[in-house]
Amino acid sequence: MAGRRQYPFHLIEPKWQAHWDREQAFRAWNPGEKIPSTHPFAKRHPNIPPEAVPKFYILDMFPYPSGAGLHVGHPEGYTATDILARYKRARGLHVLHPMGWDAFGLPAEQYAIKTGQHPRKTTEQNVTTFKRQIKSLGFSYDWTREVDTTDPKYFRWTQWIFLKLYNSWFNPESNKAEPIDSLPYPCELESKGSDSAEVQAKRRAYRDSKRLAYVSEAPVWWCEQLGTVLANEEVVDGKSEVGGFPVVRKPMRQWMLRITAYAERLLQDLDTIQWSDSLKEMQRNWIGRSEGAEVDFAVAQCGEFPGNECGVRDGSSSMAIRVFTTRPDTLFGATYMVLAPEHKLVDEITTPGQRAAVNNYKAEVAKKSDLERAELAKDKTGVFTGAYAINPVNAKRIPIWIADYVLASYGTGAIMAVPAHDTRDFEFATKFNLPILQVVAPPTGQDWHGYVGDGTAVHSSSDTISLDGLPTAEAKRTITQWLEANKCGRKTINYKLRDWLFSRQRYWGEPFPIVWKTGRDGRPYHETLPESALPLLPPPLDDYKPTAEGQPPLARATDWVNLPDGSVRETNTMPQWAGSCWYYLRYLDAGNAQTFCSPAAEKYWMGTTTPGSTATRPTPGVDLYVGGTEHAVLHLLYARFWHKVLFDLGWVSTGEPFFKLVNQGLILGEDSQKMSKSRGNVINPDVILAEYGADAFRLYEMFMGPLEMTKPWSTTGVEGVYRFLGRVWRLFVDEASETEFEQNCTAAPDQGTEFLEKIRLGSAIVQTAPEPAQLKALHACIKKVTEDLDGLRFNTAISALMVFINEAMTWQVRPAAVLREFLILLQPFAPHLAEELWSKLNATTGAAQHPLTYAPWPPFDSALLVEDVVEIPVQVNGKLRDVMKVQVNTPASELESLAKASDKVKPFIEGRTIKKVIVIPKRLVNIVVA
RNA sequence: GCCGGUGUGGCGAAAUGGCAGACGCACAGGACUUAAAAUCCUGGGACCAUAAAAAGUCGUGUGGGUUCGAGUCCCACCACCGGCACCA
Repeated sequence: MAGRRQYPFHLIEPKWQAHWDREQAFRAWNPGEKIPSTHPFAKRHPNIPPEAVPKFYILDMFPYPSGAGLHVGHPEGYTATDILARYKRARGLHVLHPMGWDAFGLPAEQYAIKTGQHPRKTTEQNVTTFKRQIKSLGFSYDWTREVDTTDPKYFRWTQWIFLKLYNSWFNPESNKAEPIDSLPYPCELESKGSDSAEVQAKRRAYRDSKRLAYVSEAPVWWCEQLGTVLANEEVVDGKSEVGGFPVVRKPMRQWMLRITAYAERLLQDLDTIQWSDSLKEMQRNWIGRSEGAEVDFAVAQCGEFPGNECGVRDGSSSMAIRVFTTRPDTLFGATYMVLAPEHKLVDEITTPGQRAAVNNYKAEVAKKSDLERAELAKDKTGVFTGAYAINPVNAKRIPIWIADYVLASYGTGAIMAVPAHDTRDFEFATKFNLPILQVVAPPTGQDWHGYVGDGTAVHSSSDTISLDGLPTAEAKRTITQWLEANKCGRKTINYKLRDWLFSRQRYWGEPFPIVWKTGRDGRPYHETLPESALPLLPPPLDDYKPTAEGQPPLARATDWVNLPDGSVRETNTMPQWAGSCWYYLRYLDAGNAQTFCSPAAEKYWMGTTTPGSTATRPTPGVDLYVGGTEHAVLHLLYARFWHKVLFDLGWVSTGEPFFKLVNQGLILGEDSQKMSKSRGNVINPDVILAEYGADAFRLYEMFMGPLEMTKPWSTTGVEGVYRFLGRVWRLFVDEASETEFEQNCTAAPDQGTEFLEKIRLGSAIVQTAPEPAQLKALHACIKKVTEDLDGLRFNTAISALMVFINEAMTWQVRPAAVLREFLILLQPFAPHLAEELWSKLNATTGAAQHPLTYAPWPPFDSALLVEDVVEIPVQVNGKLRDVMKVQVNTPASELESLAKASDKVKPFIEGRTIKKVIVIPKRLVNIVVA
């Protein structure tokens, strides 16, 4: 517990927060906007249009405003970006630093189901709390650009972007999205005069099958407790990411987004952006690209039907089974084949004798949840179908099995098993006594059983092809060419990435701008609402639960659902990720009612060039994005996907949204455990703020350690930086005022201004030329803070500020010019205290040219930092024996003789042969003796 | 199992291949005070030694290597954290 207040932060902080609000100090200006001459930006950049000033777009991951309020993890990233935003402003850049609310989401809806309170109400309350908390930290956001994903003025454009996706297809030839109208029909559907209803329906179906937003009937993850389906990315270990409820596979009609079309670009473009290796790796793994070949195996139904061999080769018959393999070079080693139990050919190929066993097995597998299936993975199970396949390379018959270690959802749902060179196949073959045939020789002569690495092909010859002797890479190429030439296979690239399941059975989300109609063939089809009908608002409801029939809650609003012309509205809503996919674009032009973002604003803030401007643009897109790792494969992948679609369609000017991205590390509790209510180790930011103030809180979160590291909270650590701020205060303020302060430190905030005015600067602060040592201390600090901020090393920057203050406290005379520059350095970190002292310094020693928030960052003079006298360590055989104080430019020869003459060195070299002497001027001397 | 990250005092940490431990916390001693709080000053890796010191030895997860010199570079391993995981 802190004792007496170190300084009246409780008066200073509200005062300056109100001041910044009043003057809209951190407002950023769009191209063409007229800046009032009174605005601090205009004072720093007089008579220059805003778009001529180089921009810096620094973005936080906007929070979901939960009922629990801000936790200490939020301000960690926000403080880092705020420090940089303030620093970049001081460096003369035009900074865009916005904040908003990712406010659609399940908690508000669940609360609504429980209490009947409309989620809008809950959301508004939570936003109010979050905004108050965030504002109390003194962040320099441009609040005129605040966005809220649940605001119809916002989600109107989320729906609009959905229409763009709906009305586009991915052209593999141009490798980009194009308007659906540009999609050519296959010849049989080409217009030939009067088109029948049937042809029209076929055309519609054809287009619908190519859209980036499409309807699918596939099995999806259904969560009973949440009453909704979930995307792959939202399912972790067979449970919902939110709440940890069980999920099951269930075939349902759902909206999907064709993110798989962008798999290659999402992967490739990672090379163009500056993200951490681990994050890029997570995205790479999620996309899961693997290169290999598809091979068609003909099915030979023998045994129980002898002679009935159907030697299908080209895959055109249903009786060929296509497998995917990354190791086509091991084709000769395929001794059996495995289908996923769900594979659609299983029933067709199963022989009567095996049917009972196969059906049993399938039923067993269906009972298992995916979690169980993964947990039991160690123990391989499966049954023989009775059928055989023909290996196309050597016409050998191999048995076809089904086993749940083969997944229906990956590749073709079928594999050729090469037990000699695949761990899983090896286990399976061992268990079921299937033949194991070596086809790769390990390079080092190790055991080939289960050897999965590269080597040399062996035992891989037939009448038409031989791979023997070829190294793995070459064998892959050769066999793939052979497969292609013989029309029984081809080179393929496979991805783990699945299309994005985009609909939810929820109330609190964006409704789809889609209606369903019935075609003349009696089948339902979908159409979009016109853009003019946006925003499409959700209907008011009293009951937010799904209907008894399992329909989404929106289906309860029958007036809303049923339209006069007989069509019905789509009742699913979009997932929470929709709003966060593009919020960084809305910030650019948040109030625009005509378009989601004006091209001029987009080009200025995101583009690489601006016509007619000399502004330099070091980076395209968002210059720096800071947030947690938890969104590695969710938000960050989805947003990149949407951005690429908008890029292809010409709405944005960069292929990637976030040029540089930094993940802040997790803050643990004081017990080094994850903060959680159950552990009782949660730190409430409001409590820390009341006790130590915002500046101390900000400073501590940055001083804890490197931004990206996981680190434990320490309240005594907060006291440390708080004491530092107290020393800064006392460096400036005179002792008489200190006494007065002690007597008044309980003053209420509304008396704050009056009280603060009574406090005077100390008499040691004078307008005088600084001593060389004082200048040196200042410039060392400027250098360190500047370099550390450029490298995002906030902790060491703060320690440099502490070093300066520790020294400055000893000065009897404190030159105003030195202190003024120090305040500019302090401002990004502790803006409130810096402002208060800056205003006092200006009142006493003459007004500064710029308000502190836009005061130019001081340059440092390296010449001032050169030492005249340096300490040179002297080592003997690398061990430190003495330290000599010498003139900095003492020549090497003299350093050597000085070192040898040292009393402390002599005992270690006397009587020994000096083999070598390493002398590095200004650095060290190392004497090597025998 | 695979991928990524991290291992340095009692704790958070710092160190372009060149004096390991800056800065801060906690701790101890002192000054101020009737006293406390606050503040200021001093000390501090371990071992050995001593009345006290100096000197010395060891020391950045472990074991090797490169180098005049390694926390830093290379090889092999161990532990912890995060992610992925029957992905053919």
